[in-house]
Amino acid sequence: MQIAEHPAFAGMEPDLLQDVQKRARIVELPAGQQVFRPGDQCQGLPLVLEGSVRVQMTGSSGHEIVLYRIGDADVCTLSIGCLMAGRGYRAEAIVETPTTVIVLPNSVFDSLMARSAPFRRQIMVSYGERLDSLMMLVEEIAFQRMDVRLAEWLRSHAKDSPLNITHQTLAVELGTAREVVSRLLKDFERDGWIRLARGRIEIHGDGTPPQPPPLTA
Amino acid sequence: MQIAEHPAFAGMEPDLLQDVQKRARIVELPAGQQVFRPGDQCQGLPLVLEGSVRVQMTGSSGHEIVLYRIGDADVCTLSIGCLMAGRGYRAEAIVETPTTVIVLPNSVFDSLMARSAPFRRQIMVSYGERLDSLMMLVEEIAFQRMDVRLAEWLRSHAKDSPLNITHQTLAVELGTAREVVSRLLKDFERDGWIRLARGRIEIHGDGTPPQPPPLTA
DNA sequence: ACGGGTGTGTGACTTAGTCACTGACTTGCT
DNA sequence: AGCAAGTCAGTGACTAAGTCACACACCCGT
Repeated sequence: MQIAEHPAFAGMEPDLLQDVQKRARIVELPAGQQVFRPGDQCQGLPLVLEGSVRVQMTGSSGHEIVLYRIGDADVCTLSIGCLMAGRGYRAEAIVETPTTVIVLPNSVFDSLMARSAPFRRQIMVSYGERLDSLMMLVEEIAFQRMDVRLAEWLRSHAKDSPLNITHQTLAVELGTAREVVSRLLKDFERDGWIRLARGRIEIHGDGTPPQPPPLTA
Repeated sequence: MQIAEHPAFAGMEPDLLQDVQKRARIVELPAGQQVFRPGDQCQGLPLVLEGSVRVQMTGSSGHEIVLYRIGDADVCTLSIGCLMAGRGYRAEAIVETPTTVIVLPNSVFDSLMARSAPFRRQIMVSYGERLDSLMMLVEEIAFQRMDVRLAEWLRSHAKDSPLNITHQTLAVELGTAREVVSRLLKDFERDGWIRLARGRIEIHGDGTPPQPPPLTA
């Protein structure tokens, strides 16, 4: 994806876009790299062109949970707050697939916010979506049963079926304990819609499966 | 609080401020009033001058949880997302104490974002703080024990000691079930640092209480 | 005084999280 | 090949939290 194709710049005035292309820094991030850690200061606003970055946080207890992902065409809204308030990040970000980002220096970001209505709008929309997704996450964690959440996670990843993932990783994904994941997966396997091996999960989820989720409502 | 004293307008250019004063609508909200409900469309950006509004959401299961509060000098960041993306709210807002808000029409908001750097900055800071608080909430719900959370809530409200609050309300506050709250409160009372009556809780929390919270770490 | 509405207390049971430990698979080294 | 260390998964026993069902106390109006 080219800079100009990032939705944050959609409909942007050509002279501003030129300015961006001159002053933005492009950064390539290899998979596995930690982009920022709790306490880090923010250097600029990253916009993802391609790739995927996982944002997670570690509780005081040492437990971790995945909060959300920043994917193709996304904006790292978290950075805006840090940039503006001048405080450090509270979460950490880890590159999952090789990622290309544009980093807008603070000054460029501010000038775009001042001069481009479409840019402004896009930034606010991204922010709203992030807020929304966190609210949904709160609701899910607070009220949804673990078996249902796990089953949904698996189903939403059924397309890359022989999943290479450990129970521990899955536990962080859902914010629970490894043992809980192991037990539920075992149940699912007994129900016959998944198959387990060390570090691998095969999903044979025939559409909406009638077996796994115990009456939700 | 006067319009000009709201921190969102701190350092704002006088002519812009005049514009705001001309075009902003001031609304008085009585306690108990529902400001918006899930699905409602957003009319403009509300800035709270004085008062307190509770934002909560109802899960698919019918359970409720308080997400955060908008208090004196706050901005309803949730509305920005709705305003920009044109979708409805996902949460609901209820006035807790009589509240005065300024409502900025979309056009005024946008013009301020374009023309005032301090305003822009304040809005982004508010947004960042809101994201932050939701992330903390996620962590708390996912990993903190209920007794600790309840004890902390009580301690943080110890100043208005004979609290008039029901267990049910407290349960929504923490996103749990009423029975859980009742049982924990009973334990606390047995430990001797609170005293219960119908719809009322007296707190005698002598500083950091040595009795109630069972080893956290 | 009575009766309905609203809060609260409790037991029994299910689900989730914690702790401690076993064993299996993987990799690399000798 | 054989072994050792590291990683991953399974499990039992126990505690914490959430659910369900129901009893009962308190409050207020008639």
